[in-house]
Amino acid sequence: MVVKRKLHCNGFDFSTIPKAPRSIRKVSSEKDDADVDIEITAIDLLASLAGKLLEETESSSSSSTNAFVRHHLVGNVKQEHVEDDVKPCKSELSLLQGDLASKTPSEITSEKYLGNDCILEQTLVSDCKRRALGLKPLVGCENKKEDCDFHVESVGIMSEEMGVVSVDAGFEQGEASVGLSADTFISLKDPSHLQFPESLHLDGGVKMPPGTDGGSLKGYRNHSKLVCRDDDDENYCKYYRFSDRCNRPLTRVGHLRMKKSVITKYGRAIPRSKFFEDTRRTDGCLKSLYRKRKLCHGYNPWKRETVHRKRRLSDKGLVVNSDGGLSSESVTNSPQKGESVVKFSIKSLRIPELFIEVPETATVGSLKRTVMEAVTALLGDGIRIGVLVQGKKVRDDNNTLSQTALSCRGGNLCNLGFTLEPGPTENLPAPLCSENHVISTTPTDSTNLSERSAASPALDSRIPFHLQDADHVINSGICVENKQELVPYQSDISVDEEQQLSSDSRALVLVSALEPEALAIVPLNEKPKRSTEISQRRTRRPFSVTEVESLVHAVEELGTGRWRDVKLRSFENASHRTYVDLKDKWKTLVHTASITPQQRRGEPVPQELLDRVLAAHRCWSQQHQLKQNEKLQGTATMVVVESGSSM
DNA sequence: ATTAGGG
DNA sequence: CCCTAAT
Repeated sequence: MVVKRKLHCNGFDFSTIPKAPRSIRKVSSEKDDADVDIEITAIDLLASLAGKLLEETESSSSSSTNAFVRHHLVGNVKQEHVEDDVKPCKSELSLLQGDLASKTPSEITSEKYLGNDCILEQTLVSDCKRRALGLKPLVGCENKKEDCDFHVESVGIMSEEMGVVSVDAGFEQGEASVGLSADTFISLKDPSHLQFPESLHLDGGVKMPPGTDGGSLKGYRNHSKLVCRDDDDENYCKYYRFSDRCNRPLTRVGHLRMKKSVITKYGRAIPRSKFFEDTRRTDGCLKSLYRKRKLCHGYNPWKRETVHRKRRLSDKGLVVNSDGGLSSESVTNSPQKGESVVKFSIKSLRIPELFIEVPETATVGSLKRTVMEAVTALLGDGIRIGVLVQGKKVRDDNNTLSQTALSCRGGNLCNLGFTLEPGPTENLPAPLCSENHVISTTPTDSTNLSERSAASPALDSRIPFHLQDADHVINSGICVENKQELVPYQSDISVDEEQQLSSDSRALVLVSALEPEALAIVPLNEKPKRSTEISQRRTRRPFSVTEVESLVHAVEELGTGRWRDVKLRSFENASHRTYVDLKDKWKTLVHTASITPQQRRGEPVPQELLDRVLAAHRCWSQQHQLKQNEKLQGTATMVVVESGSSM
């Protein structure tokens, strides 16, 4: 289908703004052409808007090379949508509301950038609001001229020399919802270097301006997501399989998104053919899949889960905004059950409880790493889902949605939100020791159990982050300081079963997506297994010197080979340390102790401890040797006795 | 569930 | 850290 657009905005001819390349997209089927149009149009609108904003920015802040612009717009797009191949589709965009505010360069310091949310402050135009404005859907309005909803959620420009214009926009047509986000790179010192179209984000991938190194922009990139509720499988494939087919390297996205952390942490590229070869053989068994992880080179299963999860959502439905609100409402009746079904997808999940402490002297890089660690730790320890209705946490998992005022007619769907929360275990670092005889080298150590427990947080103060109780943060509204959102990669996890909603945190059990059958709706009551946990390699948590000390001490007493006892004695409250971990750590300790200090890596372990490791190792090896000999002796004598008695 | 050892 | 085999 050929679509022609013409956009006007306050006299600004948007058609003069170069358009983003669309070759990335593949129009696969006629059936989805309507959706394609939606996407293209929305992207164009974005591009146009960004251009317009840039223009305004240039004039309004010409004196300053830095500008922070918060632009809040609501647009009303008139669009003529024609199904015919030749007929044009015209769009008119009028800005209803604009608010330009610039800040001085000094206001845009890295501290502010990091500490506050001065990059982007989203003003979400809720769907309810938009509907209140009388905006009508477009899908299905063949040969008709109808109003189409377009809204810009936020626009921000910031940085020193390189500017980034971020535009978040939603575009709604009936039950279809297109969320768009684009980052535009400009040189504020030389506005002529506008490179908007090349940096437009498509399909969730990242396209950098020509000749731009991704790394150099890292710090400035903040927002890049594109959610197109185009229910074409092909498009989803493109969306998520960028790593092998579309060649859109994720690692170039330098912002804090779970997808990045997960992928850069353990994810490596896997040959597509290899992957499918593996998955074919796995026979639907999750465990098998993850067993093959090595072969898969750390292929991140989240991606696949997301893909297939999305695939299940063949109906256009509700979209949960990044603030947890629903941006599009669509309630349909289940054809099978004749029951009311709530359908929606989750665009992103908020992690409100990430609390990060870093010293003032910390570098930006270390801060990034810290946040990265915090996020990966959150994932590694397991997450649960919190359900919010009108900002309030819904605690009773047994209530039905209607009971929770979440019925389709209740209209409360606009206020449905989800949060990612730390798993039920170890929200805070646990005390290392639970018994009084452990750890004796630290000066502050007390031999008293209760004091030890009380002192343990201090022990762990080196751990730079705490995953605080989400409820606390949410209810007390403390997230003021760090409003910047962490958008998890699986931002498109969708839950479209009422049952799923009403169940507990397992509501987000992800489909393994190994087989086509996996696309079928999975009743949640099945297995409480959290595939996210299975799939995810545990976060690496290097042992601290304190922990090593504790371990050495325990092994000195208990010996090697009694890891369960070591665990119970010294690491009972450190739920992230299994006895296998302790055993492994001892193994590496022995190895570390036997190599030269130059060969060692990571946080240096005091030589004194290593000496003790070696000593204990020798000692207990000897013991084992003796025992073995005893055993052999015993069996030998038994054999002798037996043979003697049988004589 | 634990332990031991290879990867 | 993960995985497996053997207890």
